[in-house]
Amino acid sequence: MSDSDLIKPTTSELEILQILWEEGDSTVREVHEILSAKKASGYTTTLKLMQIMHDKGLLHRNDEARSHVYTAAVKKESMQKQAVNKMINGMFKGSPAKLIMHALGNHKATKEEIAEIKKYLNEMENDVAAKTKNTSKK
Amino acid sequence: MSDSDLIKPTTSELEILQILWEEGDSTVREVHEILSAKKASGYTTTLKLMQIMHDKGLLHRNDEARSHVYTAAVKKESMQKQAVNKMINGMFKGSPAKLIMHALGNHKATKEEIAEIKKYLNEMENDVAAKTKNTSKK
DNA sequence: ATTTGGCTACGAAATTATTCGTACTTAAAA
DNA sequence: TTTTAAGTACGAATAATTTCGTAGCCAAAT
Repeated sequence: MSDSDLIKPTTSELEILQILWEEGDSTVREVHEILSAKKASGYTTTLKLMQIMHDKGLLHRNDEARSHVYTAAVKKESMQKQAVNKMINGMFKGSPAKLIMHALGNHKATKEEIAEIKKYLNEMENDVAAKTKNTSKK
Repeated sequence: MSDSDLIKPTTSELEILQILWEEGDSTVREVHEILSAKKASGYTTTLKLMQIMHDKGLLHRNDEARSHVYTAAVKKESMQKQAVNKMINGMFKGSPAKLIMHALGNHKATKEEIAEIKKYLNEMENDVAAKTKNTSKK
């Protein structure tokens, strides 16, 4: 559980994962289309990257059809978790609150989002309170 | 204001910046001591890295004394901002709320922190409400 | 005065990540 | 049937990052 043994996608790999998470299973062509809208790059570059990712176990693929269909083999949530943890442990030295302030400061949340967060905070507060008063697991 | 023109420290560079932010101005030796507690590496590696960072303008240095004293030339806050933005735009596709949920889910905040966040949320709510009702800038 | 140890500078090797050209295959269009 | 277009595979060039050895300098210890 150290951290170093988790799969670490490179920057380019992450871009591809994001597309797959967003679009669902896709061919290289489809991924490349989206990718090249943002930045110029050759088709075989994307192809090679996805092949490497497949070798690494970052992607699954179905090669029954002529153009193979790729799928993200890692869950978006676990990558998000990894990324958030890294930031909290690194830049924000263990303080989730600081990170949250920054997140809120930069991108204003909508009223609905604020409400949602508050609700979550209340639940947590109860949790913490309960843990403080007694140690029963349930 | 694009993003691509901001200074982007590499992973190793960020580790060094973090040490300098935490410890304040330091010599290469001091930084290396802390760094090598976590991972093995040669002294000249750290030295070279810090020299490169100085060239790039990431660090300032005072070379009056025999062992030079380095200072982070970029503000921790602006790097944090950059990092948080990148995550919100990348992994969390524009939703600060999602990021916050993850942050809270992974690292439990203390009662005090929760209170602090709530306070902040209330302020924001007022802001948003105000903006909705009228458009006055001040 | 000499040696020793800690320091900087810097070239260059090693490693990692990214990019692309070329060969080959095959389905579909002509 | 021949040509063309779209695919894959994969070696290898390039770029970016990280690592380290070696040379030289100087202050302090011997």
